[in-house]
Amino acid sequence: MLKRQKVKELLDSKTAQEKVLLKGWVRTRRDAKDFSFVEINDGSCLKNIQVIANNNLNNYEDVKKLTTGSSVAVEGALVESKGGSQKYEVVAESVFVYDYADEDFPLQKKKHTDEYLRTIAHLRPRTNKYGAAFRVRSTLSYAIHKFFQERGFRYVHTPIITGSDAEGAGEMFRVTTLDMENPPKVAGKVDYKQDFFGKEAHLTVSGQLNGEMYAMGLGDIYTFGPTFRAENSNTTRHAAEFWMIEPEMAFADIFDDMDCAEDMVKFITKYVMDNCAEDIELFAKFVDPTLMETLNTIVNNDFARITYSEAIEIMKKSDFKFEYAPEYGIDMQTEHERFLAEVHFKKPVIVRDYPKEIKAFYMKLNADGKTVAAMDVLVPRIGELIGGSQREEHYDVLVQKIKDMGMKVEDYDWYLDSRRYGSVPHAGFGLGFERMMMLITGITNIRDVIPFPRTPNSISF
RNA sequence: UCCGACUUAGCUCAGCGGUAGAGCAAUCGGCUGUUAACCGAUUGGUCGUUGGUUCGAUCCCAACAGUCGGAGCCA
Repeated sequence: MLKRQKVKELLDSKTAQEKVLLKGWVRTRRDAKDFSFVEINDGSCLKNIQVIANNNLNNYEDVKKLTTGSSVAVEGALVESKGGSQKYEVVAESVFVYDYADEDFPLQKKKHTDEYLRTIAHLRPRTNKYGAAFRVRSTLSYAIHKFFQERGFRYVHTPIITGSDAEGAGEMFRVTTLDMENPPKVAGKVDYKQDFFGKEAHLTVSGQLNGEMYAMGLGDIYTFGPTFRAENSNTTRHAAEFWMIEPEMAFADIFDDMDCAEDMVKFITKYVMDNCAEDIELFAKFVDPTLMETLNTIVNNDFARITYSEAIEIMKKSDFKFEYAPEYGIDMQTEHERFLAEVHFKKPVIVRDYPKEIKAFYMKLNADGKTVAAMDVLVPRIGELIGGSQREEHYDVLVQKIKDMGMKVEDYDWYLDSRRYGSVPHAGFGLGFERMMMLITGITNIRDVIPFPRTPNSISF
């Protein structure tokens, strides 16, 4: 029996072939006098393959009814094309129609807006742009695993349901099996002792605290999984469900952390450029004309490295008109981050040593007593791509920081154990996977780099 | 959550105080090794919802809803 070949294999074929079998979806059909051109795409690559269906086919009438979106199997000869736009085409000996797409198939042979395609997110992978985006998403995921695995990092699956209200990284989604209409109550309050886990449970906002524990056993680890934030944020850069990569390295300081982050961003960018060249080309052509320049800048240059106070000084000295004046002690605004990466350095920048007041409790207090060993990687257009830090490894300092920030020490009992039993310096960071996707494709809305995005008031599909 | 813009045919949009138009799509026909093919015809809309102003509202006003953009939160 004839083995099916993907469109990519056929177009990459070294020679013409007498007999091939291909399967896919019709992108467009053009009728000529005695035959039809049918363009088939199967998702294996951006390009379609052109099929010549002559009117001597016994079901030629069926071929002439093929609409955009219909599914077919074609047997025939792979021959060099007489037309100019493609190397090969397939002259059909038989065309089997799996299914006709109804005439109200919403994808037309024209450009659709991203807003419209979002309303048909279940069908948009059949378009050129979204096909390319999600091929890139797959390759980018692989590149991340490849980067860490090749460097001896272990992949840790941290829990998605969590009982700790730990990190304070944002509002959390509650997980419960209680009857919401009529929950059990004690003294007027919901009695979570009767809930599934016997206490309150939520979807994770970060795997970091769990990841740190595994770094204390396995050495270097990384997590790569879904993360959830119940924040009511309506921006092009936030989703309620997104994927995060969180490496954690034992015996590492903030400089090791920055090196790792920079190496990783460069590696995965290069990997996608090399392995999704055709798809990236589409984005450079139709989505962001400056994309190639941006990607080359990332791959070919050292990232700028400055401290938070230096960043504030740079911004104060510039005559750039900020909506919010940069001031030491306040967290950087989106416009500040973008100024540094886009306007001042024109390449990725790593800012470190932030005032302790504006950063999380687990970050290591620097010798000055005022700043913490935190670092953010800022990139053009996106702003913050990565946030990381060296962790506070001293038990007493960490306990004091927990108290200072008004949190309960007993909630962090298990976490504090790591500082009691063989504590070591360690560091890690979090990379928002979708933000990396946006950086690498030039797509400006996070909703367009997630197959089925979840944002406030939006959970169709 | 705050600020702003938008909401007219399946899609992208134009329009105007006197109840609507184009391109594309779809359907039918024609022509052609075409390639977002081309040419012709046809079909297709209670102009987001509710209220108000007016002789009369798709158009002006208000509220609400939805979408988009910016901000905050962050990844």
